[in-house]
Amino acid sequence: MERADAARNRRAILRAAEELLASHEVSEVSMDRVAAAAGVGKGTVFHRFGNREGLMRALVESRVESLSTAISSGPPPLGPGAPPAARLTAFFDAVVELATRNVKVLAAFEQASTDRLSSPIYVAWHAHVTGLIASASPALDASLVAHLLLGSLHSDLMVRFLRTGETDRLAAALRSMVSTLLR
Amino acid sequence: MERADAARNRRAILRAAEELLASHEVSEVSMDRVAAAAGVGKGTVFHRFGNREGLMRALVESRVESLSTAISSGPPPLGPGAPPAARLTAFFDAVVELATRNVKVLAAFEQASTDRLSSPIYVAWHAHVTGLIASASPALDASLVAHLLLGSLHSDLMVRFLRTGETDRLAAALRSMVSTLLR
DNA sequence: TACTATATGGACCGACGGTCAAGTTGTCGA
DNA sequence: TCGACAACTTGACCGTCGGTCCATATAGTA
Repeated sequence: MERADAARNRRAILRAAEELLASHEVSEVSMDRVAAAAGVGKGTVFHRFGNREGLMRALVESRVESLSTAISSGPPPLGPGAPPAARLTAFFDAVVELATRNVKVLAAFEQASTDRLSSPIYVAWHAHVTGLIASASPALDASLVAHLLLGSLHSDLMVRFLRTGETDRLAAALRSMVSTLLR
Repeated sequence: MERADAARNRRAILRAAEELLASHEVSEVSMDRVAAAAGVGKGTVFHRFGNREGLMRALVESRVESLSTAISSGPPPLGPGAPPAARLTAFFDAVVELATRNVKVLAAFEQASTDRLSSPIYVAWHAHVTGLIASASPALDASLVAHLLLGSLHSDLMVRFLRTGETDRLAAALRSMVSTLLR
């Protein structure tokens, strides 16, 4: 078990990191700064999260939690029950919206990550999308198409569309691509 | 004009960087190492290329040159003259092959780059693909679909498929997606 | 040959991610 | 209630990185 003070510090560190990311460029949010903002020694941050990638992953995971449960056990069309095509569009709508609200966190994670394709979240999402594509349109190389579609969540692209306020356009194009591909 | 000794050093630096990237992990190829391998002072490297991103961009550009001219003025189907769909598949075939042979260089550039979507090469390729999609299938959001398709060249994905020797599979899936989308 | 714009090299800089040994504190069984 | 021990905290410290700077050297020119 994690001691009470340890848990308190974990929360303080996550909150500090979020706030710093919200108000500064990703490259300006160093581990030292996070520690200082959390009112904690640098060593504590590394003790809790291992390294920069671990901290950023924890941040992403906390932002993504509710979507994950909605997918696996929530009501349709996001959750199980709806036809694959409907679940797919619902998923991409939700995920674009989520990414829009958390570009900075996403970017920080991508940048710190040595292999984002192996992160638990990416793996889970990829499996989800692959399964839906495969069952809706068996002729496609589902896994590969899933990689391509998930590529739209790259922080690079998100940042670009967010800057010009065109994130709806991204969602719309994704919808139309999904329906075209599955037809 | 660039002085003769300067030109010689430029070539030596580019060659050293290529060799180091071929034989080491991207993260192990520091600017110091490149300078040492080129038999040149560190200051010279920065004087020639500005910063790490500049060096890596120069490297990418040198590897990409022949494809660029083949696209703008070579014979069909890569060059002008063929129908858009054919040019598109030819382009992606060529670009996947190119990326396959240069993953390390690509990865190093991506990692060093602050905004890869603004790099001259990406901009040119994106414009090319956008134009072809728009003329083949006006109903699509051409620019956005182009971003998505070009996402397949991300070093992350390339590395993964290269490791398992499945780079043909990537090319094949890309071909089939292009034809499905343009239908 | 003499002059100058250009190029060179490596000591130096601040910042970064990460480590660690020494001190502190929550927790829990007696 | 009170030790005792494991878990936790801390910040000085480390090696490395990208990048700067300027005294020195040299290619090109007239």
